[in-house]
Amino acid sequence: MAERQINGRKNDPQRTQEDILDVATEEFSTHGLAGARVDQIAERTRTSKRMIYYYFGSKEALYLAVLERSYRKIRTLEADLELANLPPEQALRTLIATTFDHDEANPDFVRLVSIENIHHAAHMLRSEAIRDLNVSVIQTIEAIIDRGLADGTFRRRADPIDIHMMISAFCFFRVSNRYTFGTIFRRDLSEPQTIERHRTMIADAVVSYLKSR
Amino acid sequence: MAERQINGRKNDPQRTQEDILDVATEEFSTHGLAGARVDQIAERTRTSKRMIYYYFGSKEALYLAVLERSYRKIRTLEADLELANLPPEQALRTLIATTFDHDEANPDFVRLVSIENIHHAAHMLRSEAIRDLNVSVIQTIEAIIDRGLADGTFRRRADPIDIHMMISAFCFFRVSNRYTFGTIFRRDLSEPQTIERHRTMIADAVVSYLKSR
DNA sequence: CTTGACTTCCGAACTAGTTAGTACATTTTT
DNA sequence: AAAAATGTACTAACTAGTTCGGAAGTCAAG
Repeated sequence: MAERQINGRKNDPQRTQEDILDVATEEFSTHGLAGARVDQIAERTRTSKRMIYYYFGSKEALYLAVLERSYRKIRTLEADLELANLPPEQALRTLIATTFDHDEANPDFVRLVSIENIHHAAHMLRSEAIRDLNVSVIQTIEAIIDRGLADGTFRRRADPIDIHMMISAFCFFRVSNRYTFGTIFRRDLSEPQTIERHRTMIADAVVSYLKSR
Repeated sequence: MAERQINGRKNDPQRTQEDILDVATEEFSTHGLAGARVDQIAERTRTSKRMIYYYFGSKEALYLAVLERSYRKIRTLEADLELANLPPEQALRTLIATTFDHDEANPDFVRLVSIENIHHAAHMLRSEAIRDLNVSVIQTIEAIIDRGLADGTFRRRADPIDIHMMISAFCFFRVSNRYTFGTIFRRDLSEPQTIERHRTMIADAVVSYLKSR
């Protein structure tokens, strides 16, 4: 399976599809579902519009494929954090930092989720793949809270989904609302200093919330 | 300026424009800038597409008008809270509750901001009206923190913009990500019970953060 | 290892339907 | 009468999706 002739076409369906998805991810995340143009996606691809329809069938189906792919990427990165061995507070801080870093590193994903919300999560609903997700993180948080309450680190029995929401909200908002927030307050949320400050801030806030009563 | 004939056309530019803006707000916030259809907006109006172009010139200009109007509405509602007389913690809790209630009551606004972020706040940048906004809330927060530090209620000297972001993030996310979050965790974020719990939760979290060190 | 038939993969040009925006005439108000 | 406001009908451009033809890979038989 080595290289072929230099000039002729080399069929590589795998790569072609990946290529399309890469470009489509960018286009959808910058222009939205309705705003993205199939022709524009095709042009930026090293293949043609014909291929987009050959492999994905329609614009919406392509969008769904992009969405699923983005979610799948996270699922793999998540998990395997080995938090059970850490003391509760440190485990929680590690989990929060991971969420924070993920959103910071994947603005495309954040934007796609925003777009999906504008569409009332209609496409997500049709995809079982995506629906059965993120549930593990809730169990992780619940376990941490339980351990913290047992050893006296925490004093408040909070709902793990609420805690997850609080963490997500902060991490997500920083990225999703970067532009309007930055414009209004003339603050660049992507400066390293700011990132670092926010990273500890959200962790401190959640920890102090759980410690208080 | 009393009533005119019952059947003939009555010119009412003021009302016509308001009518257009009302419908356009809904359409843009449900379908996005690219997804919204001028024809659809026109149809739902009690006037015609001709009038949309007569008064607003273009689809984008209409979108901008919608955006400015939404922001203006808040500015008026904000302010006048008379927080200076309340003790620091209570002042902060009142401010947070106000932000929370506003976002909860104005999903259209929240969605428009999300949409504007997808477009990198490009339209907002072109509108001075919107840019010079929300700055007052920062001064309000700063004053509360200062008073709290002075009288020993708070122990942490936090950046007021960061605090505002933390509050906004939570309140905004609940509304903006209602659909994806609800789908994944099978939780309806618009239930009265949930709303009430979250309302106190964000306040408790911010307060405990400022009290801790 | 060559042939050829079959399948998979791909390109260029086209189409049918949609959509933002307009021309022109008409009515209402001052 | 002049200006402001409105209705009807149209168009030029765009855009998702398709048609048709053909090249590249596969595999079995000779």
